[in-house]
Amino acid sequence: MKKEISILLVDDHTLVRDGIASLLSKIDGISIQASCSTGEEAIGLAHTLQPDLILMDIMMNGMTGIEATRWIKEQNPDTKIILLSTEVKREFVAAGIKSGIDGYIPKDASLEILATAIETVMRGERFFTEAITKLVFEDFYLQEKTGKKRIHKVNDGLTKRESEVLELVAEGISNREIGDRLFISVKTVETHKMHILDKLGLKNTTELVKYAIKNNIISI
Amino acid sequence: MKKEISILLVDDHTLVRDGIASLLSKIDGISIQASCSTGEEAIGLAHTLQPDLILMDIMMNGMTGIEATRWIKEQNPDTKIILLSTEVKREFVAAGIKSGIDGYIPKDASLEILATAIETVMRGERFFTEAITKLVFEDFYLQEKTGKKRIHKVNDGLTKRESEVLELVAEGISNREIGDRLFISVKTVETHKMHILDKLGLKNTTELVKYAIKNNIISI
DNA sequence: AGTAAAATCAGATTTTCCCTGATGTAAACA
DNA sequence: TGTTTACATCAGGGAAAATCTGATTTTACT
Repeated sequence: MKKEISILLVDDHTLVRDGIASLLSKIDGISIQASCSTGEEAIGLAHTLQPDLILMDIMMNGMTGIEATRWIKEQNPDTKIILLSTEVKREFVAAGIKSGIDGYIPKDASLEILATAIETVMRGERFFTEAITKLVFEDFYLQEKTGKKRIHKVNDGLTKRESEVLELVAEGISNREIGDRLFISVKTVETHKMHILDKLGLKNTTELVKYAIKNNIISI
Repeated sequence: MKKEISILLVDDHTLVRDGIASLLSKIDGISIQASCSTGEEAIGLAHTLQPDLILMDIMMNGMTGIEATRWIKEQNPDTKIILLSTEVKREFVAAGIKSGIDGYIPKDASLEILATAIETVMRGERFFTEAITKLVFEDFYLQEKTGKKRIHKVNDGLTKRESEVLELVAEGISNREIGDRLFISVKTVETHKMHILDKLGLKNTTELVKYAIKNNIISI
């Protein structure tokens, strides 16, 4: 018989908190060590009780679950933290991942899912529900989609040479250095630059840099 | 007894292809309908045989698994496709997700994982191994990390005046104009600018613009 | 062969870069 | 209270870059 998993439950809605506690009691190998209703309390209890895992609501009065996570993870990196949320919002998930959570599940998840989540997280892995994974992957997808535009670059009416110069200028390389790299004189570089500004309707190098970033010609 | 899952196996290495087929034959409820060695063949077979699922290598001579996926998914959106790869590369995963794959697993995965993947995908869900999920989440995390800085702007050690100048410079306004706006001389503007470059460790205005964008001092 | 676009370079003026140095002023400190 | 420190202000001056105008050569296309 292996050691039970001690859990700290954090939610500012008593009914919800007790309800979840009741559900969890049905699962073998788990014991609710304590529960509280604020992030501040959670930080204190996490420190004194050293629970294996913390189940925490994300939206609470005062300190949010995310802020609390950051504090707790800083002091007790080994304590697993799963955030509970009424809704799957991009910002929450993102902030959660950033603050170091081990799992994130919506409150409408089944007990089975919760059990799986606890099990997974205690194994040292992360657990996210389908919906969240989908959200992150979709975001990844979109990021790629927009990011990939740097491959088949938009036709901005620039010639090949001008594009080369544009890129180097935007990188922050001096005209002389660009000339050296392209084996042309500074004057030629300057002329290309002028043409670029003309064609793109920009008025100086600063705007050119911004254009280059906006159009993914360079990365920041 | 439910219907068997028909699988098309695509890999240009015969040994690998036959090996995987042999492995899969051990799993109940699965039948290798056909196998081929190129993406082009795969497209044809997908069309004529209408397999439930396609297991395809990502790196093949000629058409890649990713390109083939795009074609197949266009004609047969219901056909599930799992890509097999020798390595987990960001570009591959990204391109794969973009082209509509249902799963992506490395070739060093166990038979259990492959079985789980097939099962998951046939349920209509996507399957990615831990390593891939981690990669995507980390990417997501990083994206957030750099993006979130816009909320609580970093203290860059600049004085109030320097911050004002930084903003105007990054907007693309000339030193003289900045001087006029702030009722100070061009020389003073230049001095502020120098101090900014020093403090931020930048070497010219171009880098300053990039810094300003990165730190959301200006928008593009 | 002829034309248009592209790539090259130069002259000249303004602007910026970058260094040194300097002054007034207000806050912090001993 | 005197001193230090940080901030904001300004200037000189040489080097580099920006900006504008113009011009020549090269390439591409019909």
